[in-house]
Amino acid sequence: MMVDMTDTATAAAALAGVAGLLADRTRATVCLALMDGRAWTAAELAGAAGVARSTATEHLNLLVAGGLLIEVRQGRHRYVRLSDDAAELVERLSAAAPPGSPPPVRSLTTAHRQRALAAARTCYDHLAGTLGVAVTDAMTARGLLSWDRGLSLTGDGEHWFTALVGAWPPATRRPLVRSCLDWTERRPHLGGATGAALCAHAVEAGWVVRSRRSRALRVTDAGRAALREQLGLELPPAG
Amino acid sequence: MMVDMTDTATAAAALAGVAGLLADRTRATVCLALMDGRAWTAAELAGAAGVARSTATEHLNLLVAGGLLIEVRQGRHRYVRLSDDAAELVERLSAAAPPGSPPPVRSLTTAHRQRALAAARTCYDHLAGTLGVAVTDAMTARGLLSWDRGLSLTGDGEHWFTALVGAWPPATRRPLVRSCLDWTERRPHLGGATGAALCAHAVEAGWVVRSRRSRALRVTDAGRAALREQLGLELPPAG
DNA sequence: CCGACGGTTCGGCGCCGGCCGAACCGTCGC
DNA sequence: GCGACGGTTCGGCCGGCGCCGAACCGTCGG
Repeated sequence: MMVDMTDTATAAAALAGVAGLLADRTRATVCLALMDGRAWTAAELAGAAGVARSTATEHLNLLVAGGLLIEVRQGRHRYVRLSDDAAELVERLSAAAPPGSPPPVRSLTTAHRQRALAAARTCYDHLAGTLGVAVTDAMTARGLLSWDRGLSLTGDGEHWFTALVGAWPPATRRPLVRSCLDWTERRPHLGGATGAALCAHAVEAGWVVRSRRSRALRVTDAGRAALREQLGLELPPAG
Repeated sequence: MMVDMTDTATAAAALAGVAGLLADRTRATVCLALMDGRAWTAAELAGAAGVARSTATEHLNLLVAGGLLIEVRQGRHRYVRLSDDAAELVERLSAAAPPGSPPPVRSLTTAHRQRALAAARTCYDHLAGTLGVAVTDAMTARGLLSWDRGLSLTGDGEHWFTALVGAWPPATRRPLVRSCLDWTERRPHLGGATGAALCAHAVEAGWVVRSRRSRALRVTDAGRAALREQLGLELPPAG
């Protein structure tokens, strides 16, 4: 009986603990934002929730420790995404909210597959999302990128790049090419100075247009044509 | 965009609100106790959670208002049971608790069907649970109880009762028979002075034995035989 | 009528948790 | 080397929430 008491006590504590992670407006806002399936930085989430960066840090620590969020540090950024378990929990709890009508809680069939904004976006200053990965794959397939001993441009790649962009990226301490993990695709895409220059060229040449309110990009018809010509890359029509 | 902000804000508040209901140790203990599928009184839950009755009242108010608990007032008692939605939520949240090994969280396939202790028990001072309902049904089938104009004993019922128990219940203001809703069976069983006397007889005659730590009853072999003889009631063997 | 008892209300207390700003650290890109 | 920037740590403030006990209400049963 003493054993039973202890067990139910710890079970209650565990239950209250998990529920407590979502029992705060700020943390709930963070999890709801992450329901889009993407990985966000701490500062982005702080902005979305309307709190100071330091406050966001504390909340993220709790959510990560509780297993609801999965984090990956990349450079000076802390990326965080919703775990699959957490996504389901958030969905069920939202559905159980009695207020009923007011918020037509966005129910995403297993949220982590939601790709609305994930199709094409910028990652800092280079192409990311399905577009970024597709471009990187196409460059690899054409022998423009080499993955031996880390990512690098091949000779063909250097020729292709200068022919396309015109100028070589200025010599700085920033590496020319860098492999950057994409957190919706879970695969690497092209970063570094070359990636940044390529992205800038895509914008200037009208291949893509930036969204005013997010990192999302929209591929134009001209962009689709250019990518087909340059890289043999076939993108599906606008969606 | 302002609309969108507002929506996600209310959605976050709703999510945090539901989670907050389970984010307290006492409320979590209450819900875990209710996972046995039975309806408990406020005082029982206060005892189970180790808090004052007044505190339990406040928690029950919150849980009922949030739709997690369903309450029914009966006389001076406040019965409360877990809603089906809440049972599922509790189960999922418990499963998501990271501690992992310590508590082997009792996962009951859709908890509200759990009948472990529900088979036979007392309700205040009369028989309840499947046993109470079965006895009531058998008495009705034999013409001992009438449901016209409220529940009452028939002439045959009065004869049967005096022959069995020997003495008629003392004349008090307490009604002789009363229909009492059973919250595991969701059907009425026999209460009132007659029900109490019948229960007392069942205990004295050794038909059932009381549990020391709960309201549970165990039907003896002798009790099974007596019920078969008296009411033609066939109970399944001991479980 | 009465006493017993389950439940509720209310005032008050103490603690914990969310928030911020300031200082600090590490990485980035020049 | 430097400045810019994302993130973290720390101290401190504040509000809210969970708790209790005492008083009270309604029902029950004699």
